[in-house]
Amino acid sequence: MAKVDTSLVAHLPLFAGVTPEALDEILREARSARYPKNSAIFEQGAGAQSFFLLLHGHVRAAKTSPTGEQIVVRYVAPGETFGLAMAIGATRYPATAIAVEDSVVLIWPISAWPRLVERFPSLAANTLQTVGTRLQESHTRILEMSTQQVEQRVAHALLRLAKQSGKKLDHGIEIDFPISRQDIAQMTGTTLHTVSRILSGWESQGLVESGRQRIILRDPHGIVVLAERNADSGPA
Amino acid sequence: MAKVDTSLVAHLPLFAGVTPEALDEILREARSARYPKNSAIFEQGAGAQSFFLLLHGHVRAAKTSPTGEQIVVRYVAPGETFGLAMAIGATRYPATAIAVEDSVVLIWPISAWPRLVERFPSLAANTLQTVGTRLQESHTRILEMSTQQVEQRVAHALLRLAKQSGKKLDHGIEIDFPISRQDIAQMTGTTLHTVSRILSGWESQGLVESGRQRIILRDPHGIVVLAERNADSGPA
DNA sequence: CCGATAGTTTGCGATAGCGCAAAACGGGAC
DNA sequence: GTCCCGTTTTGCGCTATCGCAAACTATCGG
Repeated sequence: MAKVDTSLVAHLPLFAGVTPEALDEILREARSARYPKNSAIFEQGAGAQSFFLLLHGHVRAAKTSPTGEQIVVRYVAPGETFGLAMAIGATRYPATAIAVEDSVVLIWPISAWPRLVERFPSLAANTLQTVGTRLQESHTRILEMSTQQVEQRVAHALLRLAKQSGKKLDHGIEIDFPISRQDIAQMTGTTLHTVSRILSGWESQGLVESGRQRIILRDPHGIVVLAERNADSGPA
Repeated sequence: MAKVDTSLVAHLPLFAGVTPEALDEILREARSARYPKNSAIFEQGAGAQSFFLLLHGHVRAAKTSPTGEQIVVRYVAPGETFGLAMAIGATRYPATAIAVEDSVVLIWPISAWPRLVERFPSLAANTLQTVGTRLQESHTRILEMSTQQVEQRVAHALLRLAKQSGKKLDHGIEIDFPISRQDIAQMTGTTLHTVSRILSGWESQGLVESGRQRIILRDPHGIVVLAERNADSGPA
C-alpha cells in the first residue's frame, strides 16, 4: 500500500500531541482513495464502515429529511475529518458526503477506532474538541436562523466560506470550490431564487462578483460591507 | 464535604465503563450545589471554571445574540451534563444556564478534567458520545427549521420535551417543568404570539391542555396527532 | 460549431408568520 | 378579598419570502 507522508498531516489538530512514531502507526491503519468530482463518498443511512480525513479537494455534507428536502450541513476543507459516525456511537451515517471537486481522502475502518483511541488517548480528546466546536457552530447557526433575516444569513455564510476556503485574488477573495445558489440556499434555510436575487443585488452594488458556481467577495468593500450587514457577529 | 451517593449516578452514560472505585474517585473531585428556581448557574461569556452534572431539577441553556435576541439551546434533564466548555477547549461559556426549577447539580472544577480524562479515558469517550449526539440533534433542528413550518416545529419540540421530561398522567403526558410560550418560541424560531395561537388551536381540538407555564399532551389523540402532523404535511 | 443540460435570473401573485397593541387572565403577596 | 404583575390571548395590517413559471446563459459533449 502506498505510504502516506506523515509530514503532510502531522500538524493537523486531529494529531496534536501524537508522536511521529505513533502517527506512523495510526497512518498504517488507513488507506487513501480518490473520489472524482460529484461522486458520493458515503450516503445517509448507509452502514458506517469508515471514517475519513480529507487530504485534498472539498466535500459537501448534506442531510436529507424524510420528505426529501435537503440542507448542507457543512463543507469539509482539507485537513478536516468527516464521517465520524462511530465517535458518537451511530451505526449509520447521518448525512451524505459528496466530493464537490476531485478529492483525496484517508480512510480508516471504523473497527480501528477503539484500538487507536486506547493506544492514543489524545485522538479522543482531539476529536472531542472538534466535535464540540462543530456543536457550537451549529448553535450559532440555529441562533442566526432564528433571529436574522435571509440577507444577513447569506452574508454570514459567505464570509465563513471565504474564511475557511477563500483563495486570495488581487481584486478579492474567491470561494475556492464550485458552489451553486442552491447550495447556499441549503446552507442558510432559504430558496435558490432568494439567494439569486440577493447576489444580484450585491453584484450591482459591486460587493461581489459571481458566476456559475463561482463567487468572489470583492476586496475594497465586499468583505467589509457584508460583515457590517450583520452588525452583530463577533469573531468567527 | 457531603459525599455523593455513587449508586445514584453509577448508571449514567457519562460513567459507563467506569469501575465503582474510579467513580468514587471522580466524585471526590466534585462538590454539589443547589440553585433555586430562576437563578443563573453560569452566564454566557463568563470564564468557564466548572462543568456540571444535573442531579435534580431542570436547567435551561440559552444563547443570546449580540443584538440581544435569545434562543433556547436545550433543556437539561437530570442525569445530563452541561457547561462542557472545557471539553471543546473554550475558555468562556457559550450560553447561559438557568435553573427553571429548584435544582441540584454536581460541579467539577475545570482543572480536574485533564487529570480525570487521563486516569479514566472512558470519560472522554463517553463525553464524545454525548457531544456527538447533541451535534446530530442540532443538525436535525437545523433541518427542521429549514424545511418545516412553524406548527410542525412546535409539534416536534413538544413531543421531544414530552419524551425527555414527560410525566405520565391518567389523561396525558405533562411536561414536567415550567415552560412558557416564549420559551417554546425560542426553541422553534418563532414568536410567543404564534406559539400561543398554535396552542390555542390545538387546545380547541382537544389535543393539548395548557395553562400558565404548563403543557399536557392529551393522551388519546394529542400525542398521535401531533406526531402525524410531523410526518409529512400533505395538502391540508 | 451546435445542441443539450444544468445553473441562473427575474417577474409576479400568494401567504405564513411577524409586529404592534390592547385586552383578558391567573396566581401570588399581603 | 383585592391588588399587582407576569403570562397569555387575540385582532389586524404588513412584508419578507416563498412558489411557480418562463426566459436566459454558460458550459460541455460531440
